[in-house]
Amino acid sequence: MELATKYAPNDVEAKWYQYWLDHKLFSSKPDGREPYTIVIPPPNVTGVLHMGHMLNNTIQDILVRKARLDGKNACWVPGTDHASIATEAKVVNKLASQGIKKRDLTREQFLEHAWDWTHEHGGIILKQLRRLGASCDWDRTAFTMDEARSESVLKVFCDLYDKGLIYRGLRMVNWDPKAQTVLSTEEVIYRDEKSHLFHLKYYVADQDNLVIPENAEETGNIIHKDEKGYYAVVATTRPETIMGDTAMCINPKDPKNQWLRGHKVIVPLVNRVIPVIEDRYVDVEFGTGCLKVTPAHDINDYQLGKTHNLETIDIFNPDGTISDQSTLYVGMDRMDVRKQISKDLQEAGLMEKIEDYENKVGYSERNQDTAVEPRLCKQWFLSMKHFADIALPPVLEGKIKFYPTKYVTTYKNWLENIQDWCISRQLWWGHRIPAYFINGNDEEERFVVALSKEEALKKAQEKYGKDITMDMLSQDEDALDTWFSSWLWPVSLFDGINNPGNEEIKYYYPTADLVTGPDIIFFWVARMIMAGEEYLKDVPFRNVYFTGIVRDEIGRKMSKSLGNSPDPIGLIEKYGADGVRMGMLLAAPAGNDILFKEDLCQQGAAFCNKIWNAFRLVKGWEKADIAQPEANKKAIVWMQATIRTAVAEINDLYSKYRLNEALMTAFKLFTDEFSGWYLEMIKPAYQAPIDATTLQATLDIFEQLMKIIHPFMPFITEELYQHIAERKEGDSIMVSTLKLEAPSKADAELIAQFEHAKQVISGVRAIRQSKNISPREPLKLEAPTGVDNTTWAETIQKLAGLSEIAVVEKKSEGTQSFLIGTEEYAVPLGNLIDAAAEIEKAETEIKRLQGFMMGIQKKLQNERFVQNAPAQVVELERKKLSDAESKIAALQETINSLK
RNA sequence: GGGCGUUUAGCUCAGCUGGUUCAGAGCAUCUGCCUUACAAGCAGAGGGUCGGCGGUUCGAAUCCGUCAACGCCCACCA
Repeated sequence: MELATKYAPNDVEAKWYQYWLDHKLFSSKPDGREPYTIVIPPPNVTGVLHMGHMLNNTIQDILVRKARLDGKNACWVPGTDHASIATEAKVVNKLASQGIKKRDLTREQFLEHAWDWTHEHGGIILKQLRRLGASCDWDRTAFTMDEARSESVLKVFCDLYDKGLIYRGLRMVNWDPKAQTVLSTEEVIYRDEKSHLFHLKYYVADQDNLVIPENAEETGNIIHKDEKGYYAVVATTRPETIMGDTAMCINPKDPKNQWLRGHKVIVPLVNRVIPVIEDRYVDVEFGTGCLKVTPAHDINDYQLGKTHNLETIDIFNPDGTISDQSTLYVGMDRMDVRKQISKDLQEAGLMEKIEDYENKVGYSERNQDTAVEPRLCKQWFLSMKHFADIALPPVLEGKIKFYPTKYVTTYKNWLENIQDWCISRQLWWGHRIPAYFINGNDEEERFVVALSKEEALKKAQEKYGKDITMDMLSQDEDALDTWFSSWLWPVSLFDGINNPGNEEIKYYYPTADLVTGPDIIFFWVARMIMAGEEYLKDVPFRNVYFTGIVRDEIGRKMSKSLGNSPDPIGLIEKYGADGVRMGMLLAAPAGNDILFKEDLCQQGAAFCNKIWNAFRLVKGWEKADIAQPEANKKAIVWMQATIRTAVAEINDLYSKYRLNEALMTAFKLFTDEFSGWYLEMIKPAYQAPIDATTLQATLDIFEQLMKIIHPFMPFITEELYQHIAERKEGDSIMVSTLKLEAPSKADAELIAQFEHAKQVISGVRAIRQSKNISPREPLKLEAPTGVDNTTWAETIQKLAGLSEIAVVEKKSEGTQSFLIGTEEYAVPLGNLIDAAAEIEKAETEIKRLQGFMMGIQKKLQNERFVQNAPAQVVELERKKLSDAESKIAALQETINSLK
């Protein structure tokens, strides 16, 4: 078959992916082999592939394909996540664009729209992964809201409720006013923001009772007074919350504010009279030491409110507008109120001053333009203490290994300071909470938790009496946090909840490796460990490889708004999936962020072309029934030793997840050792045939190389694997294995020996280069005595273009020489030698060596060095010294002969 | 405010428990080659006081201290 001069990836990739699918080569079933399992971090079902996915899935695919070559039963389970809050937001937006409001729809109607949206956009990302070459077992594709997964989620909820780990409670939670749902603490991200610190005047209500002692100022009191009377100054970043103020708080030890003790103040504009309370919580140093207390809208104020029995006034509606609990600004948005109230306060003379200020504002992880509002409401929580206790040991004891290890500290810190997990969301898209209220969600809060309404009725009757009827039951409207389903992923994918102890869960669990980003270490990784330990009493995975973040070449995060994120599919079309995979990986040192440059894909594509052309060369040789030259025999033995050595190194790098280095090692093995040296060694003269033995050995070597490269570049390696020999239908590099012996001592010796030969060849080439001598012009080489100059002589002659290698006692006149260690090799060049230049070069080198020797001599003269350093080290220094001496002697001789 | 990490060639990174010329790799750069597999190539070359300072040691890129810059995570200071 004729091979094109240039490798064209697109056709090849489509062809082989289909072939793999047709022959079910990604499919895995439990058998006698060692399992190797990866579960995909499920991407958002309606998402599209971005560079982060590319990196993450390339790495997973490499690991999976490598496991197959190692003879393991590899199973990579794909799937998607329903991403409740993100998907619901998309659906709401889409409906809004059609003029439909969510609250005008029933739950069922809304879910119908959501499913339509899911079916329309769902799975695009999985199709895109195929372009990348991802070898997932597609028959296993799961969805966090499919039947088996949903059932698992609900069962787990009921189970944990029965165990007393899930409870319902009134708490200060994080509220996303846009999505109108609560968020867990992990879903809030804090950003530094330039804002203002407003200093507001709170006039003392009981001015008449205010008696200021004469020495008040001397004892440190700071008293504010104007024509309207005495007032306190409160610094706040959120003046719009004053409508919810129910106290002002000072530190009892604060000398500045002693004069306010026991009095009452008036909330500006609002004109509500509130008490001055005292609590050591207040920081004396901050602002004026006076804190306004808004129990409904600040977690700390809430605590103060509880301690001091304060009234709670919730001034916000769920959508962030002002509620009718407030007397002012009702119906206005909180952000607009902030601007307006600032103005109004100033006009009313109630603003002491406004300072610039920088503080942290919490935003919703999913709606990053929406500031989160602390809000008091009743939600479902998962008590985390127990889970922290079971999830910490496996990681600390190394049953689960993190790469890089630094994340162990992060993990530990989080678990040791864990807060209960708010698992309910005021959303419809998700798993509906299996709790049933009796007579609606009334004051009494009577409810039962059950898998079905029928079961709920039974439980309710047991708990609250026989007179409870089906009609009285109503299921909780809320859905569960998305992560409450993803945390079961490694278990639920093998149906370990619904069908405990089944064959698959026993075989595939625990999974081998998890590849994910460090940004979801708490959301997902930690919680999977909890669920795994809780339900299978075993870790969900053995290793977690945390990838970096994909950034652009100047280190910025890739984002839509910056427009610096390349389209992955576009890249694949341009460079081929193999090229892009290599490009990604080259930039991905283990555990670091990757700075992605499109050039890197070019490098990957170039490597494909290199492989392609090397194969064209081999395939173009004509086989002949002739004796195998000795030199070829040696070359083969050397190449095999080199491969064994490289593979050992590559395997070691795999075990450390240093995949970029493994790829680089494979790349150098192919480009330098195989193409640059081996092929040149055995390459027959122009149009001459090659002996059959060498050809076959070369094809075998080529096949091994394809297997080594296959995990990184699956497509081209499959293409060439199929060309190397006649293959049966269904055969594939994917079902082949690669098992090599460990490199031996003899291999190392052989390699070292040939390294020496390489140096001789390079030495001659360098002379050619400097003298501008064509590679085709034969040269003679004079080699020193006392070294092995015969083993590789034939190869050296061929690759250096030598007519002969003469072993000489003393080099002849008019040569240019080079040193390998202390051995001097010389090429007679006659009148081509520029004596003056050569002498100068030699003299410079002598000077350098003399300096080098001085340093060593100084060391050796230092008694403490000679006494304290190990004998070996001292010996080495002596050898360095004598080597330098003989080098100088050789150079001196060169100079003399040139003169 | 607490914790973690990083700093080595123009760029991205290796350099394990201090001692093999240890200062490396890939890319980029420069020079020369259209050598019959590949110019997406080949051959050759240049390039770093290992962030600063101090210490331990016979010996430090490597260990300790300190400072600086950058990055990340956590934390309820209005």
